[in-house]
Amino acid sequence: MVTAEKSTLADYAKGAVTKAFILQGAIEIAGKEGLEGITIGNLAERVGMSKSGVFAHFGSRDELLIEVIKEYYRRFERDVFEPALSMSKGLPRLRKMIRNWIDVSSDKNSPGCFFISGAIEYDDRPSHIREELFNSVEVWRNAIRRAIKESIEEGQLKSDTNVEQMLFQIYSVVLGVHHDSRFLKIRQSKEIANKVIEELFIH
Amino acid sequence: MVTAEKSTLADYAKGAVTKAFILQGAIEIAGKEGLEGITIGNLAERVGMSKSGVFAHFGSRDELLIEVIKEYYRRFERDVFEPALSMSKGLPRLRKMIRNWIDVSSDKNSPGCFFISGAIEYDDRPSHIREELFNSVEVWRNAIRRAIKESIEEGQLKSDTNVEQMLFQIYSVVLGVHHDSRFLKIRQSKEIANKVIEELFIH
DNA sequence: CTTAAATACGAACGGTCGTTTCATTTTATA
DNA sequence: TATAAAATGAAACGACCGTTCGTATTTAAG
Repeated sequence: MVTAEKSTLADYAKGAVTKAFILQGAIEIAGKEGLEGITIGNLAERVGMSKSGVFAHFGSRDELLIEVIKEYYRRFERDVFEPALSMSKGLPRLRKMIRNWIDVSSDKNSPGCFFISGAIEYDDRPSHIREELFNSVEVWRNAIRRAIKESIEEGQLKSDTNVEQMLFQIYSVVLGVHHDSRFLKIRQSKEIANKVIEELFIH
Repeated sequence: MVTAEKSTLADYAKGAVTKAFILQGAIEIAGKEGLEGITIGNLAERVGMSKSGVFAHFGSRDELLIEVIKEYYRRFERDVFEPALSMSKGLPRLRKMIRNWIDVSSDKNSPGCFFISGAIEYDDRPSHIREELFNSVEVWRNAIRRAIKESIEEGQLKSDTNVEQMLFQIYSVVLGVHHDSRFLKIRQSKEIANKVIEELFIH
C-alpha cells in the first residue's frame, strides 16, 4: 500500500514495479536503437514478458514512448540538473550543468542524450511524442537561459552577453561532443568540448 | 548508347534514368523520415512503381541505402564544396564552404544534411550503411581540415590555431543550426550561426 | 524485322509490427 | 479465507516489412 506519509519499494503494487522495470528496458533499447527502435516485441523479449503483458501497461506504443521520455526527463533532472544546485548561483552552477550534460552525452555506457537523438528522430514528424520531447527540451533550455542570466547578474559573464547566442553555442558544443564521441568514436572529444566551453566563458 | 567521348541524358539506357528517378524519391523520403524511413513499399508508391520493380534495381535494401548515401554525397560535393572552389584559397574558401553547409542544413525545403541525421541514426549500429556514411563524413571533414590549414598558411587564421578544435567548433555550429532550425523551428538560427562562425574566425 | 536482353509487374513467402480478445494466474482487499 | 481486481499470457488479426519467383512487356542489338 502506498501512503502519503511514507513509502518504500515494497509498498508499491507489483504493477508499478513491473512498469518501472519495463521502462528501464525501454530506455536501454532506445540508447542503442533510438526511441523508434523500441518495439513492443523486442521490449517484451528483453524484460521476459509477453507482448500483450507489456502492452497492457501502456495501452498504446505512443503512450509507452511518452512515458519513456518522461522517465528519461526525470533521470536527466536528477543526474544533470540537480547536482548542479549544490554549486553557488551563477557561473559555477552553469559550468556544472554543462559538464554533467557533456558527461552523459559522451559516456558510451550511458544511453546517450535523448534530447539530442530524439531531436533528429522527430524533427519533421508532428506527433504527441515530438511534443513531449519538445517540452522537455524547452524546460532544459530555460534552465540554461536562467543560469546564463544569473552569471551575468553575478558579474561572471560580460554584461553585454547575448543570452540566446550563448545558449546556441553551449547547445552546439554538446551536440558536437555527442556526435564526435558516439558516431565518430573520437575519444578526446570530451576534453575538447570542455576546453571550448571554458574559452566561451572567458571571452 | 553511352560513349566515353560524349553523352547526353537521352543516351542513357532507360534503366539508368529510372534508377536516378528512384534515388531522387528515396532522398525526398529520407529528408522527412530519415534514412531508416525509406522502405521498398513507400518508395515504390512514391515513384509509381511496383515493389519488385524498385527492388530489382538494387538487389537489397542495404544496397539501396548505400546508393542513396553515395548520391547524396555527390550532391553535397556539387552544392556545398565545389562552389567554394571559386573563392581564393584560405579563409574566403573556408568561409564559403561553411556558409553553403549552413544553408543546406537550415533550409526547410531541402532534405536536410544526411551527414548529420545519419550520424544519429547509425551511431550505435555497425553496418555497411554506417561505414558508407562514415567515409563520406570523413572526406568532408578532411576538406574542412585542409581549408583550415590553408587559412593558417595564408596568415588569415592565427598560427597557433588548433586545427582539431577549430574543426570541432565549426562542426558543432552546423549541428546547432540543424537542430535549432529543424527541431525547434527557430527562424533566426541561421543568422546566429553565421555570427558565431565569424567570431570564431576573428578571435 | 528478329531476337535476346533488360526492365517491370503481380503474387506470394515468412516475419514482425501494433493491437485486440479472452482465458488464466497472481495480488490485494474485506 | 473468500472475492473482487489487477496482472499476465496465448493466440490471432490485418498491415507492412524485405525478398523471391515466374511471367509479361519493353528496349536495344544484330
